[in-house]
Amino acid sequence: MSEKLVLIDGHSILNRAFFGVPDLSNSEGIHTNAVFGFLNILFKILDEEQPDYLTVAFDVNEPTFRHKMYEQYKGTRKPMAAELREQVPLMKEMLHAMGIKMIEKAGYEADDLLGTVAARAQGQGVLVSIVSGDRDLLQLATETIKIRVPKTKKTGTEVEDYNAGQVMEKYHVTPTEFIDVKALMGDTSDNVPGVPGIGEKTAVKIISQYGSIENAYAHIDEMPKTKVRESFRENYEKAQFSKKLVTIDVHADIEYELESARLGSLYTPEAFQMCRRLEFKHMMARFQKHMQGQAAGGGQAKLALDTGRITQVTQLEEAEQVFARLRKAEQSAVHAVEENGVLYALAAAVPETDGKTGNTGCSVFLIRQEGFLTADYLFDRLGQVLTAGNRVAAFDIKRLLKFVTIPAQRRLFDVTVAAYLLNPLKNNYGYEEVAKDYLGELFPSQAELIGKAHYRDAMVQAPQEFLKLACYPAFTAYHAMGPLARRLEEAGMKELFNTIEMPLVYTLSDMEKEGIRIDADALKLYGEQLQGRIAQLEQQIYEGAGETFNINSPKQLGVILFEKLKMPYGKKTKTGYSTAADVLDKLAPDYPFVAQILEYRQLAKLKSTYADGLAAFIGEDQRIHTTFNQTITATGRLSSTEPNLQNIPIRMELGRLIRKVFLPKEGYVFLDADYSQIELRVLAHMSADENLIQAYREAQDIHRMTASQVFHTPFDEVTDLQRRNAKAVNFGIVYGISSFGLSQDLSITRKEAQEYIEQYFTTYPGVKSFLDRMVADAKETGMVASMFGRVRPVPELKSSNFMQRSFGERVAMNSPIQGTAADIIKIAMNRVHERILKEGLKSRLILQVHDELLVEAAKEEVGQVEKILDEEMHRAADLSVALEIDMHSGANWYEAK
DNA sequence: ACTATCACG
DNA sequence: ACGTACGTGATAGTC
Repeated sequence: MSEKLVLIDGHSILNRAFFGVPDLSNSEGIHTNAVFGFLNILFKILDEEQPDYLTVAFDVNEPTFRHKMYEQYKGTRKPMAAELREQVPLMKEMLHAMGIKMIEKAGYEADDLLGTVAARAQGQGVLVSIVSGDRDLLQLATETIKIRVPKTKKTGTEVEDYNAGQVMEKYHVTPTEFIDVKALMGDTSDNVPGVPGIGEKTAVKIISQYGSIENAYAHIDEMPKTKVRESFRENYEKAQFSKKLVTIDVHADIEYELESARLGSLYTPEAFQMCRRLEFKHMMARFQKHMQGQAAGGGQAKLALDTGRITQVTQLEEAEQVFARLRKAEQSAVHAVEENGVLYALAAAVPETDGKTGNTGCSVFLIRQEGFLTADYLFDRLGQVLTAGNRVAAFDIKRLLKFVTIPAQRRLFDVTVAAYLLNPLKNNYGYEEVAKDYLGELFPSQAELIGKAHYRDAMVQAPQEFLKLACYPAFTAYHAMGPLARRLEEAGMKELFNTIEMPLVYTLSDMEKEGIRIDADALKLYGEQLQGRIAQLEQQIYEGAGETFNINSPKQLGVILFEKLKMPYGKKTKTGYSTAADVLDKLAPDYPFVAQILEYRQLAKLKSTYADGLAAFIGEDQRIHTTFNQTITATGRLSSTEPNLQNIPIRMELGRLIRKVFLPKEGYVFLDADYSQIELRVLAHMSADENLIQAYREAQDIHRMTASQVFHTPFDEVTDLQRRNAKAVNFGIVYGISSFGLSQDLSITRKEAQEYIEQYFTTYPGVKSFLDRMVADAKETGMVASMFGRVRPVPELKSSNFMQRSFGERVAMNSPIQGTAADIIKIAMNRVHERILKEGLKSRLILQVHDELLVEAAKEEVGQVEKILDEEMHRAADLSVALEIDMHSGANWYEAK
């Protein structure tokens, strides 16, 4: 069988990858998506082709001969996006590291090099595949030279293949004739002028008949008398010129030894390091697989968890010894393999006691839940470990605490929370991420170990993988604790971690365990009432439309509204007409049909998300136990899931009624306290704007005061409209103002919005300089920070894309404010929770909704709890503007707001 | 798995 | 000129 050579058009594939792969960057903010996409395509091609030789060709930066010709003719090429340009050297470095042959030569384009090498290889009887996104290369296709064009589709990369035959099939011309087709039709993206008026169809027709531009011109009088013919006649020179541009030089003057392109192992230690630098996790795992068994393991870290050092415990006595060691150890780490409340195994890492001194290693134990080692037993012992008062590290400690009844001693170290504080932008803080970021270790992820299998099955079917899965987290937590603590200290977040976030783990754990009582019958009734009205509306809507359709489908609804009923459409989305509420709102006054749709939407939302959605979460205890996530948001806020209790309706009365099914238990009431405009007050404090601070000191109604100052109107004469506008501006400031956003919100022109903003900044110049400073700092340091030191990186500021950069600026303005408000309420939560416990009360903090705390308060304790809420929420931060809270009590959540 | 929509702060 | 408010999560439909 003949040997095979794969040739790759470097810039073309890199370019494809850049546009085909969503924006990726590593933690240093270097963009990596094009390199990533290129490697994916490369690996796919290599898997398919199994070639003997591989070469990648690049254009040289300096203009080539062909482009010089053109640039004299007209203009220059568009410059490459900065995000792509910075990836070119990375790509070359990576290919070099992988030992892949690269060619480039001044004066030649990659096409010419590819063509030349392909022709020579063909001459030596080698099969050639040329991979390029550029169809110009089709002219090179023969029976033994195949052109491969990768397409990035949603489903992955697909490759179109062209030998000479396929070119004939698709374009009805030979590859050589394809040059002439291309020259006639031109190519704007490639700066080939072509002949005006001739597109693909006409070009193919002419060339398939006459074979070449020259021959067609010779027979031009035979052609039908059309505008096209005259255009061809007039532009014949341009066509010939285009042909020169399009023709690939297969006799380039380059030195190329096929043997130098022979494919070795790509999985070199250097390439592996490159992957690590670029944070290509998946590819690193791939490398690891291939590098195993290779000499000495190069950079194999001293830390790596060697499965030989894991001791599996099956006997009760052994387990007791392990737990004893854990209780004694000054530092240790644990991990529970748990799913849906079922415990499968416990892993523990304790300092190594045997052998040499100065050893910082650990022994790892795996205790499966089996026999005498029951879940109850294991959780009991785990509880003892967590409450012994030693430094115990673990991932997601709140999850462990779910099973522990003993009050935890507060020296635990939550690795997940620490890693989140150090970089809140990640969407995963699993052991593989932490090990990579803080230990420089590459551990296979859960998916790589057991795929989508459940623990129960994996435990028996893949015991080795299961073992690793259980032990990596304990091992990683043990070793990462030190580096994480150091980094937190360096970043100035030690106190944030120790006095706010770690205590919050316990506070949230208690809140989740407490849950909130739901009147299931009332909820059911509410759902049924909604359903009644929904059915009515459904009928009316079908009548109005003259047919039945799925009202929940924006696509179908769009067709009914804007095609069948011919209503004027406002916005379009990527996929079709927008049917969003703000669009429909504008139509509703004129079309009762649209009003019905809006009402239907509202009711359907309430029914599915709230009536039915919440009902599914009511537990045996008649209570809903949400999960508060502490490591999700970019700003430091919490989030709530399964179910989300932070978005229970309140703005509309009908939705608000659902709060009547949230009840305190017998003998208790709800106490609800919320901060009044906490973000705006934080802004006043952080900006130290004298006027804004003064405004807060003088007035109850800050929006009216703002209106008075901004619009130069006496406080008492401020109109409702002025107040509403001022309020919108206040919001806008907090969000990182833009005139467009404000104009949308207020339905005014951008110019008017701009004037409001300028007026605002004139009134509060300190706010302006504060916001400017936040953006400037962020540009300099790459991040912003809250008052309590919580950081948020803002990589978007480095983008060359205007929209992205503007987003980064708004983020830089908003995050310190939102983050500080989040810090403050977290402090308040901890203190309220602690004081309730310390004062021996039965009342409990049960919910947080960003600026609001909900307490289930024993009736006889109401006065005391009110005092606690009032004092602790006020004291949480000492701002130059007083923090104010509104507090209400009630027999349900509706009444308590 | 992604998009559109809409609930909250 | 570019096309937007900041931060979330759940549901239903569609690919």
